[in-house]
Amino acid sequence: MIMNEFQVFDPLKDDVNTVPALSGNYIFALRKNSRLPDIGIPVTYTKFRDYDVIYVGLASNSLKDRDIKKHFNGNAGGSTLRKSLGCLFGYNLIPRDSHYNSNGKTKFNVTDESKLSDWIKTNLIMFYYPNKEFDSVESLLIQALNPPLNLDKNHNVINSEFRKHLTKLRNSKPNYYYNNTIENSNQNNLGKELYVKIWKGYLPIILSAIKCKQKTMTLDRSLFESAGNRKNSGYSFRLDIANGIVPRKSGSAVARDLKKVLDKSIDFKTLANKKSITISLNTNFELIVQVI
DNA sequence: CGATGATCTTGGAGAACGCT
DNA sequence: AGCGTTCTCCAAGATCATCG
Repeated sequence: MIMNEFQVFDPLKDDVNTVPALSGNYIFALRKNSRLPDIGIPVTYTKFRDYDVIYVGLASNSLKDRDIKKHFNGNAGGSTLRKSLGCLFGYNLIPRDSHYNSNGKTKFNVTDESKLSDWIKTNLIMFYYPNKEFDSVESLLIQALNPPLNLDKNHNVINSEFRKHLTKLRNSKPNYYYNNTIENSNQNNLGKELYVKIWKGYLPIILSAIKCKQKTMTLDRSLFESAGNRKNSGYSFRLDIANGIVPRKSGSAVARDLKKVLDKSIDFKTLANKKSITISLNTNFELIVQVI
């Protein structure tokens, strides 16, 4: 069983260099007699080797370098764990750097970050497991351990109220000088163009549909569903293309990946020149191509 | 060259929108 | 009103840049 593979790392005793610079997963838990700051909402913990788990994560490159060190020392702008803990402590978020308006990243002041580092060292203990299947292992860990500080991918009913409140705390805007528009702060991460391959396969048909001016075709939904997981948000989109310029749809990975394929196709550029083309995919996986 | 810091990217959830 | 579509926001790093 996977759970047996984890090694312990005690920040008070162990050298960071004992953690390998390999990909893998890690678990943060409270030491005995330690507890998370009380925000008035009870938290239910799941134990891992008799310790209450608070957070699990993955390191796709190096457990030691990028991720662990960031959690124990960096700042909240690079560590989800630090940011969540600081918010629970009631520290004020401030812009992480001069690009706050575009990246939306936040951290705490030097004093608070330092207090946080001390608290983490004395109250938390970590377990790590170097492996290559970190994505699926992470899902397993979240399911099995229901860590209260894991917000993404955590749909457990237990602690949902706590997580909702934590999300709110994390999203409180810095009240400093940055009250001028905080729009377009699209910062985020992960992923590998899940749908590009599929669209490459469909490109010839799409091109011929454009030549026909109007065509509807049903795509293989299983291709999309096995590539990504959009059970709730769906796969549908609509792209209005003018003069070969394909708009970027920030909310739809499916549409974004089609844009990538179209943008790379010289044949498409030639065909789309001086035309208005609409490509849409509905929930029945019918791809509708229209040329005006 | 490794550590640290700054910037960029992706997929997903759910709210808002808008058509019939 | 209902439901499909689009928009907005967010989690969680990945990657690029810089510094000692």
